[in-house]
Amino acid sequence: MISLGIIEDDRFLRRNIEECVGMVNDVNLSFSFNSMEAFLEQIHVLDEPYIVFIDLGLPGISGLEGITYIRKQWNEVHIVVITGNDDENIVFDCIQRGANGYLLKPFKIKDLFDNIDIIRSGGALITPQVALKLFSKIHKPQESFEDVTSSLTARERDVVNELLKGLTYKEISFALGISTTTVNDHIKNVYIKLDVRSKSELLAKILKR
Amino acid sequence: MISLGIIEDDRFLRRNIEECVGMVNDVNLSFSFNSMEAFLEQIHVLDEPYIVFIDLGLPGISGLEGITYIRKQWNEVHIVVITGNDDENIVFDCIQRGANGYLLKPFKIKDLFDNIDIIRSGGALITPQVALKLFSKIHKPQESFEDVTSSLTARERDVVNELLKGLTYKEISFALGISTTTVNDHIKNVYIKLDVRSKSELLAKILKR
DNA sequence: GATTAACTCCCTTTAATAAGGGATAACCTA
DNA sequence: TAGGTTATCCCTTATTAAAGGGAGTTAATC
Repeated sequence: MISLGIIEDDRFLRRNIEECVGMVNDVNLSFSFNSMEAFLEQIHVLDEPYIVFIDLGLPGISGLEGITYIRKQWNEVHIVVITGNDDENIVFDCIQRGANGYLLKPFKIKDLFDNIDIIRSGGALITPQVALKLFSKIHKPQESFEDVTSSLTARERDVVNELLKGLTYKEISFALGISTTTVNDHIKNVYIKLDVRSKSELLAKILKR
Repeated sequence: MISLGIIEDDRFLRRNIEECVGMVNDVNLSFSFNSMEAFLEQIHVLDEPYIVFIDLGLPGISGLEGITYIRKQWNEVHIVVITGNDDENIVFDCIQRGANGYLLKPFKIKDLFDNIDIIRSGGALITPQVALKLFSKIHKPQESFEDVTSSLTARERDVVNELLKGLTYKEISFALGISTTTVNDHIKNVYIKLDVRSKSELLAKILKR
């Protein structure tokens, strides 16, 4: 027997899910709200459900923020995002905030309930199409990082790698067996090539995604 | 009609896949090697296949490095990793290097061929179990980032956010409407709380994954 | 054989950062 | 009300970083 919560502003879809819950023997409805605001008012008096279905496009507090609220409150709950938006950045955001499933509209309610078994057997709910979006999002940072440092020489990249660890010029000179002035020289060249003017600008440029 | 390549040192599994290719009408075998070394010798004279199956646990050059080689050579090919290792870091690494599928041993060869349709219809090949590993890997940095900054006050977090953009004390003081000495004060507190001694150490600590 | 690129070292100066001190006002809590 | 936290400001000093200059050594390229 598992419990299930819904946060969805589409009345038709919410009603649909509620009805399906009524038809399935081993699932019972824990709660059903049409906004995050309504949900947050009650969150402290609710028991942690097994699964929460949450819509991303809620009025007011978004479902994206909602994931963070829910994950902060409940550690074990399985959060399944329901949305028509398969933008790779949004998919990634949702998972980063702690979602365990990402279902793209339109889908059959029956299929959704069939797929709950995937969650129960220790898996994540994701369609191959959304998985591909996620993959391409994960693949991209790799490319852009290489793009950023591709214009550097091997030695300059060595210095940058030490810089990324948080070392000072003095520490880098010791680590690489060169003088601090040479470290300074390499870094000067790196700044020109990458169009930055300070260590922190460089780190921000390289480490951001 | 799609073409398919294999790089797998398990003779039995490779033979198995080859036989299945022979049985399926719209798939033909492009190449089959038992090591990356053997494959790399031929890579320049091979046509880009539609799908490559690659084992991670190859002798010599690993399949992980292999993904990078293949992706560098062919932009469109669909790379499917086959391995018994579902460590979340390795899964993430493979995808970051450009894999489009991750199949966990043991599996039925027939299922694998059935699933090729997922790739052909623009999806990624991943089991719910591996997807969950991937999700938890993506979710973790978020947690650790929040852990790192959780001990900070709202104002200190404001300053850190400006720092992450690569701004100087002077620029931050302007951006937040406070004096540079106050910026310095907040940063001093942040350094104590997060146990670092410089801006770059802080950035490295927060931005690394 | 001359040019170029990459790496190395040195000098200098100014700006930015780190870290120590102390102080005040607002707010919340015990 | 006393004590703690937060946010703000000030002063000082030593270190680090940034950016300008010049110069020598390889190794490869032309």
